Amino acid sequence: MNFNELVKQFGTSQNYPKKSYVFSQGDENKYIYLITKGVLKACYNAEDGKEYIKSFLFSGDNIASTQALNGGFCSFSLICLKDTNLIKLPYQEVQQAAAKNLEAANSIIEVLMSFAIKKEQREFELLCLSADQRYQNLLTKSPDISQHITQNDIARYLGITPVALSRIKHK
Amino acid sequence: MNFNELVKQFGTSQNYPKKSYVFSQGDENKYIYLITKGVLKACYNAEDGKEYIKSFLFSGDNIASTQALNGGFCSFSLICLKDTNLIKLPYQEVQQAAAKNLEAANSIIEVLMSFAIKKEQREFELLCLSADQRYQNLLTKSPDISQHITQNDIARYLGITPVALSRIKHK
DNA sequence: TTCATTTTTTAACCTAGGTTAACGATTACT
DNA sequence: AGTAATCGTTAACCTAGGTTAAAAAATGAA
Repeated sequence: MNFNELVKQFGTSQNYPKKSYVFSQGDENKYIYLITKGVLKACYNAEDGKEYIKSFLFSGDNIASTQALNGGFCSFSLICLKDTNLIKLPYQEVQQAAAKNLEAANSIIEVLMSFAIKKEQREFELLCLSADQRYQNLLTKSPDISQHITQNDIARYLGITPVALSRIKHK
Repeated sequence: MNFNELVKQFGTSQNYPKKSYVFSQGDENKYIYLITKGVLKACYNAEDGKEYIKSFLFSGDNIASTQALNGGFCSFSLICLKDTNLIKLPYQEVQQAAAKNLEAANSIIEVLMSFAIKKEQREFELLCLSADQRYQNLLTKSPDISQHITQNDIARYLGITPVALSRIKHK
């Protein structure tokens, strides 16, 4: 029982139109989502009314609010930027599978480990790099990002305003 | 075989004097470290010669470079701020235990999950909060931090210069 | 205690990026 | 095609935080 088999057995496919919310900041939501089609953004809506983008999700990626999985509330919202198809996997089933089945547990370790590596890299970039360097990095890693994502959203992912990103590009 | 038992069976205790390095950025290092005594900082040495602090570690915390565990190099250095005692746990043993033993695998899932939650919070703070807000947050979460950590290091953890932190405090 | 080192504060000046607003350029909708 | 909405750019102005340097305070070692 590896992760793919878990998904097949317990996952349910669901379509979301562009602009729809998969979940909202503050919700309870104990699901892991696997993107099979479309583009999404995971974003924080700060108290000052501003939006900050945690990450973009593409086909093949997976996402969940770790805080919500562990009894808390979603710390961010998940919004479709294009028409999207997701597989929704109840975390409870995953936990039960991990508790009973060695292969399942190890495939979850793998998923968590690759998540940890991604988050470490993001932390590094936010802590150590300038906005300009973060932008160059993003372009290197995802050269075609601007075909899917607006510049406004890219700016909010980099932690700057759209105006500032426009200036960086001009330079 | 839970995590504590793993530590007892495969871990080796080791003392490090103040200012010593447990590992350096760029090293290979496939160990998980558990802090039993002391205080450490995990920090990046950027190309521009500046130091940025990823996290502080206290008794009871654990740390490893996830990138180094997975065949890469340490993306940061681990330095003792006080005389420190660590338990050094070979990741290979942990992996083998997880591959064979259900309880071990699940206790590792737990460790990774709490790590993921911490990293998500840090990402949120770096992306969405101002330096001032990050400082207030830190004081709330660790009111006695300045008894263990210099203001210079706190500033480098917040992502600002010591001068800027002094100004924020004065305000 | 004394001397040396490190830490913290303060000041003056500079720069990256935020804010607001206006104006085209796109895109989406009917 | 025509209208509305969103997106990207530019400009003018402002602010948080960086830089450098010097002095004061705290810490550590002999």
